[in-house]
Amino acid sequence: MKRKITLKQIAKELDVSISTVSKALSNSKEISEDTTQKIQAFAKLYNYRPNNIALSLKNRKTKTIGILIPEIVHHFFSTVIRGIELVANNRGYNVIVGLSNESFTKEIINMEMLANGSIDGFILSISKETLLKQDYHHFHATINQGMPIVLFDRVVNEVKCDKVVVDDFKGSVKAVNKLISTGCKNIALITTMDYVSVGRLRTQGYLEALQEHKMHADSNLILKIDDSLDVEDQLDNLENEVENFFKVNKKIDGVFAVNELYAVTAMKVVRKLGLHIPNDVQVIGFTDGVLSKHARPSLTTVSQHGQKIGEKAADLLIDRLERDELEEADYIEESDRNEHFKTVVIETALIERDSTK
Amino acid sequence: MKRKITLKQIAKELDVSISTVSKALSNSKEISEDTTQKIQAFAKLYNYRPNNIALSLKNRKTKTIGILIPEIVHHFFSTVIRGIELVANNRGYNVIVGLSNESFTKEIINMEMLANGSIDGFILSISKETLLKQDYHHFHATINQGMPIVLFDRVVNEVKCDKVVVDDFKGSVKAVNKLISTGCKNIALITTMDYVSVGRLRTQGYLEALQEHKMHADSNLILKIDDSLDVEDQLDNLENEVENFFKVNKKIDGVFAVNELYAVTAMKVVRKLGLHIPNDVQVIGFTDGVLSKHARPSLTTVSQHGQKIGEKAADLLIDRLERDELEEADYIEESDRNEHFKTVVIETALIERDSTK
DNA sequence: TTGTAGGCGTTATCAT
DNA sequence: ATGATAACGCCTACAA
Repeated sequence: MKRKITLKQIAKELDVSISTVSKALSNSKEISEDTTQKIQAFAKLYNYRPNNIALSLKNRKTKTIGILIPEIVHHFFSTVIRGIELVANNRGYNVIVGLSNESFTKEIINMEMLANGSIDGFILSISKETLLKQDYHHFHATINQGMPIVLFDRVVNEVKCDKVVVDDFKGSVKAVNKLISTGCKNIALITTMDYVSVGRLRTQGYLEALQEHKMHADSNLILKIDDSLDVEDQLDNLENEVENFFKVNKKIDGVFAVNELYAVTAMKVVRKLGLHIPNDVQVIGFTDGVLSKHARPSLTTVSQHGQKIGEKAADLLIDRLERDELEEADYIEESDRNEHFKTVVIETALIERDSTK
Repeated sequence: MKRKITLKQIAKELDVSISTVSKALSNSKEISEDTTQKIQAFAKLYNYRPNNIALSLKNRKTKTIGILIPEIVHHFFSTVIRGIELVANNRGYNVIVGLSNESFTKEIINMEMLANGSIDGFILSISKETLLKQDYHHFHATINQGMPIVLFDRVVNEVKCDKVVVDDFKGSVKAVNKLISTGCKNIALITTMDYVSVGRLRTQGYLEALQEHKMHADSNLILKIDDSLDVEDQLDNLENEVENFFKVNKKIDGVFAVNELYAVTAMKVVRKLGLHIPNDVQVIGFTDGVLSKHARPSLTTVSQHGQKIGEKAADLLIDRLERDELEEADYIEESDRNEHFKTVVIETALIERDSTK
């Protein structure tokens, strides 16, 4: 078991100086043909690779991106990671992943761990608890230290940084329009509590679509699920809640759910009540996950393009990192670079399957 | 935008030496009460945190674990990551994720990137292409450099390291026994090509269960799917293949599928052919994913406990890392430590749902 | 009680 | 053409 070889060892073996080795390996023309050959051969033989950590320390940058998400066992977040990883790797970056598990404290701890030199910048989606507390000081602190952040999906105006979101509002309008155009008169909305930004926006889209068609928005038809402490075991709970909702509102003939789980649960309940999908009740869900394709009937969804979100977020972050690097040299006014942050909107698409007519 | 503060800067500001600051911050009793107070107050004010990279370089260890998996958009792998992250964080480690995307080359590139100092050890599951090529030199190289590896799920005898697997064989026996005991006479197996170790083991379990019950193993009842280049779009293809299989073998009354997708597809096809589940055909799938719970009827599965696998793998790796550290000091014979590697077997559980009687 | 110096592995600048 | 030195940020054995 021989440890990885270093410049120093090569230098000693070949009886030259460390800097000669370093130069030879980077093909510097300062070094003679002969020694270069010799050194490169030796290095290859021993499979020399420069130590990333030493390079990071020297260059004051790590070439790695920190991802911080609320939960990884979640199709949407997985696809985002895949997108990030894809472009990060292509552009020479690594990816380090932290999970907040929807907890404010864990979010902070994780950020602190990573912010101390391990990464060059963050791509993150805010935990529910943080959104609830509306305490964003850790994001401000990180940004103030000169570490860029890109927020995705669950974003917040208070944090000044680049953002990538899907068109929650328009996507919801699209979905509800579809339900209206196929004859639904009483469209229910199953959503989360308002503090999750995407929940709020999707609710607004729902209301907007109704209004456009001069349909009355009946608050009884809106079910807000409190999943602030959502655990797997709460599945039954969810089903009961949805079932009660449907029993009280028997006239429902269309459902728009802000996520896949709610949509699938609604379908399950509807069937249990002896109704037919899509003839009696049509269902559309936001989020295009695995369940949608394989549900019976397959679920019409508003696709979020998670991978695209990830790719875009990574591009935004790396662009900024490399721009900052240039500007560091050229001494550009801070105000000139920190002011204009982009918010990229990824278009949603309505994927029509069998839960709608 | 003020950069993160360093010991050096604190030292200059307070007009003391760097080492004094360092000692004061670690509460060394070498330093006087007064200066300690002063320094700690200042450090707190400026929110001083030691730079991880510098620590890594100095200590020659990074306190981060490299995870390398074939695919992240996959419930099983996500749960494994969650498990790893859980114990890693508890034990003071970070987690850096690489995706091989089932490609041999990408696996190698990723390993090289990470092995050059970025991490202390690997937890990985081998890509399909690598299994097909049976070329494991990159694993050997990594291990030889003194970087420990823990293999999970898709493991291979040729690589000498700690391993975490589920009891594929026994789990399959359990599943097929269940089918037999509920009256199935012609049990089909839907599996992958043999080079994926888990596929092979699950097939063996299937055969064993049949044999135990003196049932004839009909090779016509075994469908091997070649998913070496499995892409999402091949879904239709899969469905067709399974459909043909069922059309040719009309007597099938039980199905054991080595993964969730195959199981769900089988259910879809069975229904399409006008048969009832579980009355006409019973189905069991290996892997406990999201689909199983929400499928209709819900799918009986052999649960893999992905999170537990991840937790165990992380514990094994960190145990070894910390043991190595001790032994480095005590100069223990290499042979003494490298010889005995553990293979931990996580027990599977049969989760009975509605696709079986 | 405080400070100096060396080293972790690398590269860049400046001698020789 | 080659080598010595400093620096990235931190820690620690050893001096003062």
